[in-house]
Amino acid sequence: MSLRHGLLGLLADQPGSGWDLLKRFDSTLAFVWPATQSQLYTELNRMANDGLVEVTAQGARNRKEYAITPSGRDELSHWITDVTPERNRRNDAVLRVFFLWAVAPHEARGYLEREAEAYKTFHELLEQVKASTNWNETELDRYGRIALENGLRALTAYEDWARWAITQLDTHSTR
Amino acid sequence: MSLRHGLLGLLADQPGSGWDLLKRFDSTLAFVWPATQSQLYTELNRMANDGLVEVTAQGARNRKEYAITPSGRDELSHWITDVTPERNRRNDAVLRVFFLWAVAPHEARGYLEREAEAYKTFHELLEQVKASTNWNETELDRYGRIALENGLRALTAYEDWARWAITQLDTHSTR
DNA sequence: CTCTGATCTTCCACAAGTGACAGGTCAGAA
DNA sequence: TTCTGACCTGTCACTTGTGGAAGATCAGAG
Repeated sequence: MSLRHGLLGLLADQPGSGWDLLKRFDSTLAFVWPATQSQLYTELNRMANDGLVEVTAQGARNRKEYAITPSGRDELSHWITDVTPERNRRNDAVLRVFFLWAVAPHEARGYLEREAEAYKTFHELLEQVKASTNWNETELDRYGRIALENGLRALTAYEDWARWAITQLDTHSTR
Repeated sequence: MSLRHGLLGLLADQPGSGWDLLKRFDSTLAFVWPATQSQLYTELNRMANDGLVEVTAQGARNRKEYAITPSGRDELSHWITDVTPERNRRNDAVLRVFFLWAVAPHEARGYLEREAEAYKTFHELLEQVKASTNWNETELDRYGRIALENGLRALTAYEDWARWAITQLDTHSTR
């Protein structure tokens, strides 16, 4: 139910329509919790049904503006303080590493090099986001900065790891 | 389809029954790709259907021993070298960080402290695995060691980040 | 004024993940 | 010998995620 709480958080910061939330979502939360457009709209309807949000205005083009309800705020803080994170750790990139012995040595090396590159590229992307954002506009921005730092540090660690892994392959094959 | 390839990898290392694979799976791959027992058995049947594995022996207690087929090996190396990882990044722990402003300061701080602790505990668990395993038995072990190192480094980074985040909260609230 | 592109929502089919139940057999301990 | 626990597989209901189609309205460019 993390999508639900992601949306609640966005609405706690500021009301908005589905479309609106989709944009905000993609530029921030999607980095740690991707979701599709269809999921988002369905979830909003369900949340309205459950009384966590309410439609405060109907605009042009069938636009519905959603706002969080008190019950929604309760649910949000409950989720933060009482629900222990699931710590999802699915990682198909590292999963492949278990099986690198199944391909030719140069393929294995190539894989890790591409990994290192990918981490680097993504790291640079985040650096760019970091540089081009005003981190003091809203509370959400301020805490978004902290979340971003998590990504930066994780990616640094991952890139270092990939480079280290390459040296491991090399020393293993030459001994 | 990563579960499928995880199982292919295990079978490429050594044949085994579903039960067997479940055990091996839980002690290794599950760290980066959790799966339930029901998923595993269903997937094995599907893979047999698709000709990636075959039943090589039927033992007692309805036990079926699976082995990887040449077609399965092809699929495995194809997946490793040609399919770019999806880089799943779902992380409901970091997602909560975006919304820490929505709870009382001491709750926010408490959350990050619990996070730091959790990372530390998990890190210690991995250290234990590292110490208690013979990393030279099979190829899978050898590469498992490399994958484990990824976890160790990531968790170090995460713990450091959580501690840093706490200092950010503190400086922010006192300025 | 027409056309294009951006805004905005809903619905659907399918795949994958979760959790639980249901069933059966064998080895060895009491 | 009976019982317990380990072994072993299968199915079902439900939720979540993925991807795409469909349809409508509005703003502004040409």
